[in-house]
Amino acid sequence: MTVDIMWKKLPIKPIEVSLNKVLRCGQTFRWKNVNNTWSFTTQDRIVLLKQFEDHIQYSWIMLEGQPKDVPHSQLEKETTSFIEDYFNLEVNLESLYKNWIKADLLYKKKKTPFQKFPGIRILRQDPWETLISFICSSNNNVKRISKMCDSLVNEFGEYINEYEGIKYYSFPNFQSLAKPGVESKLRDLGFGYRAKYIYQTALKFLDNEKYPDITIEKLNDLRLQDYETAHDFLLQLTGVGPKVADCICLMALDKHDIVPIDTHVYQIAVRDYKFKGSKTMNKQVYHQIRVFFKEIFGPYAGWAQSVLFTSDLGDLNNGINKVEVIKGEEETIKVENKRGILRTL
DNA sequence: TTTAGACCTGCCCAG
DNA sequence: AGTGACAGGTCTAAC
Repeated sequence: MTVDIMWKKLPIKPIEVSLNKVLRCGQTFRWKNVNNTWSFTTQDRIVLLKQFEDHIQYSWIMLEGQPKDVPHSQLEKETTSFIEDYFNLEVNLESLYKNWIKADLLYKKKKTPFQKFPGIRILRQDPWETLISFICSSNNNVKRISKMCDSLVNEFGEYINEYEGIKYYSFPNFQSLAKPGVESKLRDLGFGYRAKYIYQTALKFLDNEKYPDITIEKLNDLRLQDYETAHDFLLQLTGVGPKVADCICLMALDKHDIVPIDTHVYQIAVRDYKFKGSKTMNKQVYHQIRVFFKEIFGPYAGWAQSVLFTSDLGDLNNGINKVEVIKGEEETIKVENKRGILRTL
């Protein structure tokens, strides 16, 4: 079945959003790059994005079997609303960068990462998806996390539709991840010990008797609560420690000033900002570094941190999300790996 | 209250 | 080609 795709324009420059960076720097693990078009699923559609020098083009493919009587203009409006919300577009990134560069040059003589890597912003992702994705992230690398998230939607999500011969599924809700047998299925899919964490966390959301406080409504409501409340709530969940909780606070719950401290950021603090602290990471050092970065970069310190992190990451082409569909006599799917070698699936 | 080990998997990269 | 360390940590069990 061929679907006509109509492209619309949004006047967004790369300096405000760099799709290649933002969608591959370890905030989200679910966007696929198919023939230079970025694709993602919400609960009811595939969203498509394409970046150009002075704008971004977008389109969408609705859930298969949707009633056709919804006006095109409404679907378009819904899609733009999603994009504006998801990319936090009301935040002017360019002006934030200007302040960060000023602050950063106090520590550096050369160019700062903010001059070298424009367009990196924090996304406003769905709290449940962010929670599960970052449970997967513990002691793990971006490539495998992406693969795991892909398995998760393909195995437990709802079918949405097809694009370029690839089937797309929605991110699974807590009910589908709390079903019996999910843990061992996740083990089979290569989740390792995180299989248990995901299943247990989903169970806590399901079991209202035992955990009346743990509901999706409360999780989503954390966007309106203060940081401590959100952080404490998240720590109740299995597989969520301080680092993962902070990632969720920053990337889903509007806590823009929160800097998640991992081994990477710790290195950056010591190496580039002459942070002096103990060699081992403990709760105190964790807090110290967070405050340290917040004092340098201000209320959007978490956003600044993601630029530093990305610049330190080096190679963003982690391979898993780059797909090239070549149409011939038979459709073949080729995946470009990190070294740029194509292998046929 | 604070601090080592164990924990799954896979892929990058020295010996 | 074949091992080993390591990857945006968390949990658990003892000091």
